[in-house]
Amino acid sequence: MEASVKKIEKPRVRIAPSPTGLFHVGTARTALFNYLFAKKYKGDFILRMEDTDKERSRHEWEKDILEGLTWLKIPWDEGINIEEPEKYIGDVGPYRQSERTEIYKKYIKKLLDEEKAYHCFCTKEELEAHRQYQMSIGQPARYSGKCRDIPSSTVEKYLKEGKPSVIRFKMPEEKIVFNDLIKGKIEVDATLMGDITIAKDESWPLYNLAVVIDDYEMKISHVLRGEDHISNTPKQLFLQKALELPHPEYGHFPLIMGEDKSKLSKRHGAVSISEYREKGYLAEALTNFMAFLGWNPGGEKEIYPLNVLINEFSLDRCRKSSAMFNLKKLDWLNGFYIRNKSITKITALCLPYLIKDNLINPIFETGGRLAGIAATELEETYLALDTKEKITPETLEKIIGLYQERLKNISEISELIDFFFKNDLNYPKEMLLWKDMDENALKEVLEGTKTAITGIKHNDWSKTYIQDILAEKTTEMGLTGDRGKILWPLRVALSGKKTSAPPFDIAEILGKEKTLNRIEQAKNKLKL
RNA sequence: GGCCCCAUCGUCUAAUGGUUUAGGACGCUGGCCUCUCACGCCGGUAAUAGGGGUUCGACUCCCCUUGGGGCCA
Repeated sequence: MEASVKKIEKPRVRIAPSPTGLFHVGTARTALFNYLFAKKYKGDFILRMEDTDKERSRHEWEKDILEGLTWLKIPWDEGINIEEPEKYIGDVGPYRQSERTEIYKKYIKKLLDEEKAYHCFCTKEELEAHRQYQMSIGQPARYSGKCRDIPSSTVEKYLKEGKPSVIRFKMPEEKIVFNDLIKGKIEVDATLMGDITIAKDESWPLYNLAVVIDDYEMKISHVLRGEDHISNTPKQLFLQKALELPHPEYGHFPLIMGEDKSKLSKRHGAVSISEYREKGYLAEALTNFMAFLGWNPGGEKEIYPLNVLINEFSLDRCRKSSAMFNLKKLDWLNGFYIRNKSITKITALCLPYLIKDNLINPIFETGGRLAGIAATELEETYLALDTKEKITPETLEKIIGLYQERLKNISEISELIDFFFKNDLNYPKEMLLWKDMDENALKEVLEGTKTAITGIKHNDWSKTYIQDILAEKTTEMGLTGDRGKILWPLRVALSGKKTSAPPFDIAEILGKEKTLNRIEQAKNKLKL
């Protein structure tokens, strides 16, 4: 084992997303790892917006990224101020590339002045034809170097004429080796790369150059990014050399794959953080899950909240191979986190979904609530839209409490508990039948149940009491040994569903009157 | 097509040359609990891609093949 482990002190790392789409899970995972790395070693996590592609960049996507990070509880030390997006936190210049052109100019000029870069006037057609030719004879597709030696007077002339051009970098003809923090030694032959384009003009750098300049200006110590950037690294190293800049350490994480083992993308389904958020996944579950995609602490524990992650994280426990996004495991983790949260918090998280699905509404309109799906405060009374009944937060907590351990994600809550807020339950009468029970037997059971429940005093109304009374009734009716004969019809009568929480629990919350009403409703479905 | 990266159960992974009949988790599955669903508990299924080396000994190191992925447009 080579012991080339440098001591890491106060690193400065960054995430540099392009606001050209919703905040992607892969980007989020890279952000997470960078954040964990920074915090583990008491360093800084910087957010830089790579928005130079004016065609594809949108403010709403930038917002989605900022909100996503915030929701995941991955705060940045420097970058855009989410409260006032036109302002920045940090002092190394603007954190949007689109506002950094003044900074880039001098570097491009330096490369041009020192003849390490040159103007290229080749047309797209020429380049494409050349590329096709090279590929056809099994050569790597790279620029021929045709414009390398155009005399400066000619270049001047062309530029004055307005002839379209780009700026190319004179790639050195040599091999380069770098030590990747995750993959180990990586060796690349620059001869095969050709002279890459580094800028559109004197003030508009392209990706690789902009990154090199920004990483330097922002004093980035470690560049930790996805594996899809490995081939950019040697280019950036050469650029740094030409600019006489120090280079940061590099580490490349394996990519996250979809079901078909190709890079996770939209066609695999939900790939953005906001989609998972809307579906009712908890931020804790998502970060725990993402952290375990390509990394693990080595033990047999599976539950790692963010603060523990920070302590445990290390680059040398990152895997080299890519990991498939396993939705089932996310579901399991999410259920686990849901079960372990306080009922008050879960209720608050469920609330926006109940409102959105038109089951309840706050009686005192506060605005805001309808729009957001963020956790809201429980402090008011709610109105069941169908029954026009008032629902207190305490009741809501009781109802949701019955389903907490049944939830895989928060958005499922509405369809699980809708019957608490409705007058009429729509279910076919056959659903009331337990096993081979016929309608006569069913009617008898419902009547028996009704009688038993009618006899319960209001003061005694509790699930254990109801349970006891119904146990007595079961014996009385000679149904011992198959409680289902009484309980199944009762469940369906009360909930209108085949699966639900135990009928005693439902009855307790519904109250005596409604419970009896629903049994009556069930009886009325029978024609007997 | 060229270059680069990667390879343990279906999936996420542990085992960093001997403590291994390859461990855990998710999934799937049998059972318990049970009126249903879920939770919980107990059990089962299932992997070192193939071939060569190195070594007393290889999942672990080297080479080749195969397979997968990424980047170049």
